[in-house]
Amino acid sequence: MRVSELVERTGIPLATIKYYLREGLLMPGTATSATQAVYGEHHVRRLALIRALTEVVGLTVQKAGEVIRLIDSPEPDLFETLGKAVAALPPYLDDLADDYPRARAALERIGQVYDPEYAAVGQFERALAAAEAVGLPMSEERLDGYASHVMGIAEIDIGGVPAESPGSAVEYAVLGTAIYEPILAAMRRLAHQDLASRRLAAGSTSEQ
Amino acid sequence: MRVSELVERTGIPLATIKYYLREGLLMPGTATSATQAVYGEHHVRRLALIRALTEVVGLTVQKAGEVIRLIDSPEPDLFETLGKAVAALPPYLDDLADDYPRARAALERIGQVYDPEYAAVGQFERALAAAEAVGLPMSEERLDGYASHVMGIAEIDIGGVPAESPGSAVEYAVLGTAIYEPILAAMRRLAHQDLASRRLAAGSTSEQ
DNA sequence: AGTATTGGATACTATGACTATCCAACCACA
DNA sequence: TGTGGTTGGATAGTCATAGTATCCAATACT
Repeated sequence: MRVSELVERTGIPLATIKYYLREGLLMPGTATSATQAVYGEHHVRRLALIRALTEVVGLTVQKAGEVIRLIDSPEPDLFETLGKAVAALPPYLDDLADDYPRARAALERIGQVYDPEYAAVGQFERALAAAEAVGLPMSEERLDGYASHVMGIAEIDIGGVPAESPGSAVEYAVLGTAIYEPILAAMRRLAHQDLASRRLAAGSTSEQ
Repeated sequence: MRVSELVERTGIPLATIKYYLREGLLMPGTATSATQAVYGEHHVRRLALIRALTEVVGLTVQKAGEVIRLIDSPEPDLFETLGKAVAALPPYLDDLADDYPRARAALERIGQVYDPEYAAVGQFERALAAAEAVGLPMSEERLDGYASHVMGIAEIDIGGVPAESPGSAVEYAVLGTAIYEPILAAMRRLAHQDLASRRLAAGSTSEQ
């Protein structure tokens, strides 16, 4: 298909598609002449991915590009690739320290490896510090409770990774980490709503 | 204390503090004269909250203002206030529909109320649609697994809400929903890392 | 042949989040 | 009682991000 069709199919304006091409997020189509190129389903999916990462996950176009480059390059080291992908996820750290006291204490408590090199540790520290500064420090009970449920979720995630596949495992892991995050956030918000309404109903019933 | 001290204590530049004052995120200090006002710990905490909501949770200054106004106003309807607060959280919906097929199907399956009025439903739909478009549709197994763990997390959250307090319950619920979100995201990322490293270790051991 | 469609380059715009300047009124100390 | 440093309030300027819009020359379709 030609660009015009790509515009139709995705609803993304031509000027924006050109912008993504310039920024290296969208691969160029196969040129058939100096002023013509053909695009495929691949491009449609890629544009969906770009919009998902920017609009839903909340990445900048820049960071979305980093993630896309990771899943495009066939680097097979899942562990390291996942680390790089996480570094492209918000919240972004400006200056990285070599010690994250809150994160270390929490991770030691729940029995996970503490590696200050891993971006998520810095993000964890930042999130914990923010909660503390706001007057809602992370209690040990909450930490323990969260940890067991989060581990359960992570096991579902990891269980779904295609073990016998080279680059597709990387793609699945990287995208899965990012893409399911807003789903989990929405589900938690909905669960709050659900519990609040039940509690409200129970309360008003008992008060009558 | 005076502004200069507020600047010292928080590390936030004066110009920025003035900006937050203009935007209504920070309450003015008590004026002692036409060109002097005093600030308290209240203001220090508020500035920390603003930074937490914008930098860690990822809200725009505008949306952070909405959240802050909610916890400032002593509106006691927890249920409705929570709904408004969630609407201030990303991902932001531009056009809200009256039907969200994916969200409805998912919520019916896991036995929760489906109310298209509630912002989180729209956010859920958007996140589900994005996952689908990217080629990682939400399977029913994943949905069920996520749902039980998320409900467990939400119970921890709701359990901590001070039941016998008017406005503080609202503040706790609204901030708790927003502030613990990045913590949960970071914990999931860390759990992935943890599981990936264990699986990697197990794999390399068995292969030798 | 003539009109519409591209690729590629460049320039422009809109929004958000600050940042800087000014000024007039202080206030605190010498 | 000056006099320099500190405010509050208003206004203007900056910088980055994410597009939009224009142009042009080279095709492509009819």
